[in-house]
Amino acid sequence: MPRPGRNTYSDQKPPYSYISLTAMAIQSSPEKMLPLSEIYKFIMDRFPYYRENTQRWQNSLRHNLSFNDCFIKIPRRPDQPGKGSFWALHPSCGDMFENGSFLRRRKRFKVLKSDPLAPSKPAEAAQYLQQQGKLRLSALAAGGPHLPQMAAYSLGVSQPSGFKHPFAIENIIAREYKMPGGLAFSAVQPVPAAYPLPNQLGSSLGPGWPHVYGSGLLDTAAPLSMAGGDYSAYGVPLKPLCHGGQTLPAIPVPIKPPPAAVPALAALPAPIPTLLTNSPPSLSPTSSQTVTSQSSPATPSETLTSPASALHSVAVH
DNA sequence: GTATGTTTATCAGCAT
DNA sequence: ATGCTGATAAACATAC
Repeated sequence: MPRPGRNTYSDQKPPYSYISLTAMAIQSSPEKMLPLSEIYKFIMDRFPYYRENTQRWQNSLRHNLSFNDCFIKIPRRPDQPGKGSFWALHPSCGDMFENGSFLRRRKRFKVLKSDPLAPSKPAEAAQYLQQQGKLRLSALAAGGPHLPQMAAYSLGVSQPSGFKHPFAIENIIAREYKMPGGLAFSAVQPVPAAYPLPNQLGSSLGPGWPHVYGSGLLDTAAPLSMAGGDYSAYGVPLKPLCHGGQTLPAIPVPIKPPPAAVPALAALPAPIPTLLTNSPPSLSPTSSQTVTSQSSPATPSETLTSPASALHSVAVH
């Protein structure tokens, strides 16, 4: 009978695929994109297992980033020096884990080459991400302890069923989780298992989540209530997001850049007031994000027409 | 030189 | 049995 002590499991491999882990990291960032080094850092900070054999798993992770269409590369701007690009999630990669297991997707996300929009708009993708980042940072600056959640998901609140990005950490953790051994447990039902759910972690990050360490980002003052949609052990907002979301407002247009398309991005000015509007009108950041009014308001007229939901992507099997 | 990114190959496990 | 997905290894190219 394994004892759920921190040391007992701290080096145990988390029940998440590299795709899941990478998506968590990306989703946890205010701008929904991270450089490779930050993805590494995120994973190592939270999963002690990955503090060892770094060469091995980091190679795998890089492989996943390149190989899977659900990850898109966002070139750095000239004023963002550093190595490598930023990585983000494809807008339409929503339902890859709808089967409830984050070890194995039911379908592989694939972008159709025929997609007329996706590959040709790196600049828009970057603009969108930058704007999203600004919006979230504005929200963070304006709000209290719950703002991370608002910042991260305010785009979705206007969506009838609620924005559900299946890669949001809170979504990954909050939803019904299928244990690697086949044992399934529900997010609303605490189970004394090796991989407990956030609501049983409390603010202690104690014995309940052995393969995850708190990062200090977690606002422990916030109640860890699944129903309320608060915070997870990852230090990111917890909100019960359901799987299978098709419209993913916080995600940029995919860039599997045709070599010629990349340089255009480099010419982007740093602050960009333009927004990409994701398809449903209600998803417009200006309409759903109340905190956006105070800074750099984006006018609808400036909205680019590259709805993420219009992207022709498909989950192939 | 190192980090990053791409591609290919192989294998194991799971789903059908 | 077959196909798919994920993990891992490795070679190679490119950027910093």
